[in-house]
Amino acid sequence: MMMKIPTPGKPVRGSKTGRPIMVLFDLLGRNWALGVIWQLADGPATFRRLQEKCELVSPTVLNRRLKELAVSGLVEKGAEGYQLTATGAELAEMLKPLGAWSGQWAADLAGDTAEG
Amino acid sequence: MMMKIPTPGKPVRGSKTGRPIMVLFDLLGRNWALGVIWQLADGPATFRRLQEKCELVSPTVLNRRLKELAVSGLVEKGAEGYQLTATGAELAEMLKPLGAWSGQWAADLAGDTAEG
DNA sequence: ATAATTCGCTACCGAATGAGTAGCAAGGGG
DNA sequence: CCCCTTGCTACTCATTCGGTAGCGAATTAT
Repeated sequence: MMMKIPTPGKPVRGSKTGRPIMVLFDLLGRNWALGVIWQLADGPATFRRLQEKCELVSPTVLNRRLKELAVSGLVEKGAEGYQLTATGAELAEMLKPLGAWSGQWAADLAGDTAEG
Repeated sequence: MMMKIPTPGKPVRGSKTGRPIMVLFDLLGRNWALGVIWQLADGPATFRRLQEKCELVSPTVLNRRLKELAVSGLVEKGAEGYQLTATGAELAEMLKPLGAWSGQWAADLAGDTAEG
């Protein structure tokens, strides 16, 4: 089972330098990585519950993302299932503004295409 | 040439509901999408210049990302090459904190694994 | 004017990643 | 014991990625 997981300081998919920001972007730039963090910001969730919250993402992908996020220290397993670590919660906090922003973005985009 | 580009309001790769935040995450959850936005935050860049800034990402991928970001209204072509739109700049602004944070994250992670 | 270089971009192909279904081992309840 | 839920892996097939090669247009050099 080949599992390349982005780690700061060494080359990763798409980043030969290992610059932290690029490693982070590589980690987050995978399907459902951001979504999982977003959903876990609501609180801990079991595997299957998380699957439901992520629009029934396949267990394969969910499990891969969870493993990656775990070794990256953003997610951990607790009594109530998967949850964000303190570090992961910090990250989630920084993503919060995207929620409102995306709504506006979607509205603008819909308006533009409707008018164009 | 099949090019599925995330659009708010309709199902996309990984999101059946089309919720704006999920569409955004789908768009950003692609290789180098975040990286391109990050680099363009420094200012406009030509195609090849941008390629260099993104650690020599292949033109195929760069072009794909640019097209997606363009129809999503985050990037546009100007006199000086590619640049962020006003909307794109807003997004980039929200990503800024990740720069400093990722440095700390990388340091913590290195410390943990070194001790472990 | 011609040659050489640079630039933006596309075609192509092997390799990795994705989604999706099926299903198994472990634990709890009746 | 049987049945259900839970966490997760195996397998298959479609999509996407990464990289090289290279084309037409513009720019620079001679």
